[in-house]
Amino acid sequence: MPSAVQRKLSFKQQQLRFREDAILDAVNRLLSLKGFDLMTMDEVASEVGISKASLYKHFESKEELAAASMTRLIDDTLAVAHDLDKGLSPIQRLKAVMRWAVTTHLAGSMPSLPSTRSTIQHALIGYAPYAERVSELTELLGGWILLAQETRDLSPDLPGEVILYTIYARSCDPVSDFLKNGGAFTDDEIVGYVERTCFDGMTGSH
Amino acid sequence: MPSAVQRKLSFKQQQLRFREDAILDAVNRLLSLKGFDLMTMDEVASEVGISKASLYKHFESKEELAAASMTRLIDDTLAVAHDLDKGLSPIQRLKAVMRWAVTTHLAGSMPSLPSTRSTIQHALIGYAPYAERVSELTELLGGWILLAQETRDLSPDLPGEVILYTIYARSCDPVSDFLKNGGAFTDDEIVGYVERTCFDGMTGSH
DNA sequence: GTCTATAAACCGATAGAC
DNA sequence: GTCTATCGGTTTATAGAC
Repeated sequence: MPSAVQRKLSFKQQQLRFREDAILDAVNRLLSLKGFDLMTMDEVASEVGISKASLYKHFESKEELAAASMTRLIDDTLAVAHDLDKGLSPIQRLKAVMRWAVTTHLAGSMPSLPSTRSTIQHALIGYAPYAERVSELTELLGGWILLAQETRDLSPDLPGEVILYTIYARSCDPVSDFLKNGGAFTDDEIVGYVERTCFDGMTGSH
Repeated sequence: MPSAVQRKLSFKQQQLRFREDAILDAVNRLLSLKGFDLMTMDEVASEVGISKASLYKHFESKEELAAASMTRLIDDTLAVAHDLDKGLSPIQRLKAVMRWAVTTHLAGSMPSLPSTRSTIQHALIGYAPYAERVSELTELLGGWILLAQETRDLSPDLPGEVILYTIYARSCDPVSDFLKNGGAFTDDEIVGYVERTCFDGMTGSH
């Protein structure tokens, strides 16, 4: 009997989780498309097919909603990073994660990096689950960067922060958007160019 | 007598020009600080020390105001580009212009690149003076890129658009903001890191 | 041209019925 | 938990006096 009750509760919770996932999907898409400031709660609600009041039953503010969406996005990134082929070297892992991010960005599901100037940045750093995942990801990538510097796959005389921030920034660069908008290249080509210019620069004749 | 009248008109026009320059200074700073969407006309007016209604006597909409500010910014960039030492090679010119842009960005007077997603982007492309200056700058930098590719200072197998967009994007990158926020580096060091990672990448041991 | 005052629209968040 | 309806605040833009 307790198990039957629990199954019922679990089912309701599953429904709840499913709906909240659908909400976060919409938020993720709208965040990528227009950013935090231009995304309205009315839009989110109508995209999901519920009313705005119902939306506020799930998330108590616009900031928390965006933070939950960003947190899930970093969770996805962590999952991708952990599922990489065990045989890959640190530099190959870094490049693989970046390729996934740029590809996701081109597909419209990777919001631009919230700059220091952004409204949402202050809300994000005060949101514990987000800060926690960010430092987890930073630790993972930071370790790979150190290893890649030891093997000279990355310049040892470049501060780790510079490399890390550059990878973060170029993963949701506007460059890929502009190139896609130009229409002259396929998504794969764009991802390749962004990866190559990020890691190898633009000098030399290769 | 006509000259006296003309002088008086010219003086009034000078006053007008001076005030509009002060307005554009404020817009430029606010645009860098918070971006188009979060910048309000009330803020601009109070920063300049005039009322909002007066502001609308000078610029007929928020979009036109932002477009005028961005146009002046590109004019400044063109001036910097034309005033470079005649002895510099194309690649050195590209790097010099980029260093100026990043330095200006760190000083809070270089707005982030309006992405394809942005609200203001649509207003900008419909504003002829802006589009004109952008294509002028693109032509100038594009010529340098071609020359630098011929001398193998830039990779010849990289499309010009990829190089141009990368330089544009990295000139108002959030990376410099993050590094400045960290407080571990001077502005000059930050500019150096951004320039180096942009042109030479992060691989190799140098 | 400058001001005060206000119109018109939009948005985040909530009340209250079901 | 879902809805409709609305509040309170903010923002762009304008009217009208001086």
